Amino acid sequence: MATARVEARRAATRTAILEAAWALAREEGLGGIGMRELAGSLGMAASSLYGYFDGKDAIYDAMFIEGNRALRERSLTLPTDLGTRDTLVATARAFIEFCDEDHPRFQLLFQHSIPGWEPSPEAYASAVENFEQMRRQLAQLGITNDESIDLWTALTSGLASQQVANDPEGDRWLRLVEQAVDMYIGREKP
Amino acid sequence: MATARVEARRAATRTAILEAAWALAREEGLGGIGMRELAGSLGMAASSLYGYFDGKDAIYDAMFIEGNRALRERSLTLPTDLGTRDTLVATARAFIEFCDEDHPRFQLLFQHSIPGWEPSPEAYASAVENFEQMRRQLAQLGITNDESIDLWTALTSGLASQQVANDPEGDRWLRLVEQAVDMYIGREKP
DNA sequence: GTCTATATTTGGATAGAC
DNA sequence: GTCTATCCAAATATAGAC
Repeated sequence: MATARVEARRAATRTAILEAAWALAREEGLGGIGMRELAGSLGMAASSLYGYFDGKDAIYDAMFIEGNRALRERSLTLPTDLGTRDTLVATARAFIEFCDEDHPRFQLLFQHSIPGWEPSPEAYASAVENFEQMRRQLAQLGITNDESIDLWTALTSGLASQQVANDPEGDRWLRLVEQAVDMYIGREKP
Repeated sequence: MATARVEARRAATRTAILEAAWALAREEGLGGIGMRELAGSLGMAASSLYGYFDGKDAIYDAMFIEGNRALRERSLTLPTDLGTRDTLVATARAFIEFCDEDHPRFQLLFQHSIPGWEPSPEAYASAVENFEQMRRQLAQLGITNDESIDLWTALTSGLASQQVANDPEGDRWLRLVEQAVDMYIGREKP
C-alpha cells in the first residue's frame, strides 16, 4: 500500500515547515513567526499548515523538541577521553557555541520568551531528558553532588547568556571558558 | 501659578500608571500588558493613557528605566566595609534576590523578552549607568581586569537566571552564593 | 491536500465631543 | 483631560469548493 510513501511525504513537509520556521525566527525573531508569513515562505497557503500542525503552539512545541534533540546530539559527539578538565572545557564550549549560533533557538529552549506559550508536557520531557543526560556525563567525571551540578549549570548558562546577549558574533565570554573551568574544578581548595 | 501643582498631579498619574503596569505584568506576564486592560485597572479609558505616554513602547521604556533605578538604589545600600569576600557575597545575594523577587522586571531588564521592543537610547543609558556603577564597586575591591569583570557578570547572572527559571520561590541557587564567591576569588591558584 | 474567502479576536492608536 | 466611538492592522483559525 502507498501509506508508507504518503507518510514519508507528510513527514518531509513537516520538516520543511519547521525549517522555514527556524529561518523566519532567525530573520525576525521568535515572535515574528506568523502563520501567513510562514506559509508564504514555503509557497503555500496559511490554512494548509493546519493539515500538518494543530496550530502555532504545536509548531513551537515541535521546534522546542527539535532544538533539544539538536543539543542532545551535539553533546553526544563530544570526546570523553580527555580527562576531567579538558572534557569540561569542551562541554562548556560546545554549549555556549550551541547557544550563540542560533539565538532564537536559545531563547526558545532556555528563556521564557514567548508570551502565552509554554512547552507541552511532551515537549518539556525532551528538556528533562537533556538534563538527565548532562547529569550522567558529569557523573562520569565524578561530579555527582547536587550543588556541584547546580553550580555548573549556573556557570555555563551564565557564560552563554552573557555571550548571546552582549557579544553575539564575538567571543568575549566564550574565550573565558578555560578560566571558568579551572575556577570550577579548583574550588573548595583553601 | 498652578503649573507646579498641575505638574505634580501629572507625575503622580504617571507613577500610578507604571505601578499598575508592573502589577499587571506580575499577574499575566510582560507580554500581557494591554492598553485597554492597563487603563481599565486604573478605572480610566485606554485613550487617556496617551496623555501620559506616547504609547506602549514608551511605557516599557519608563518601566525599564524605573527597574534600573531600583537596582542601582539597591546596590547603593550594600555595606562596603566587610572585606572583599563578604562584600562580594552580599552583592551577589542582593542581585539574585532582586531578580527573583520580580520576574517580569528581571525579564524586562536582562532578557530580550518583548518581541518588537528594545530600549530607547535614553533607557539603554540607564542600563549602562548601572554597569558602570558595578564596575566601580568591583574596582574598589581591587577587581579591575576586564576578564575578571566579565566572569563575575557571567557567574552572577547565571545564578540569577537559574534561580528565576528553575526554582522561583525557592533558594536552590541563591544558597550557592558563598560557594560561588569562594570559587571566584580563589581562582588562578594552582 | 490545497486553495480562496472569511470569521473572529485582539490590540494599538486616533478623532472629536464635552 | 477624559470620555465614547472608531479605525486600522495583524493574527489565528475555520469553512467549503476543487
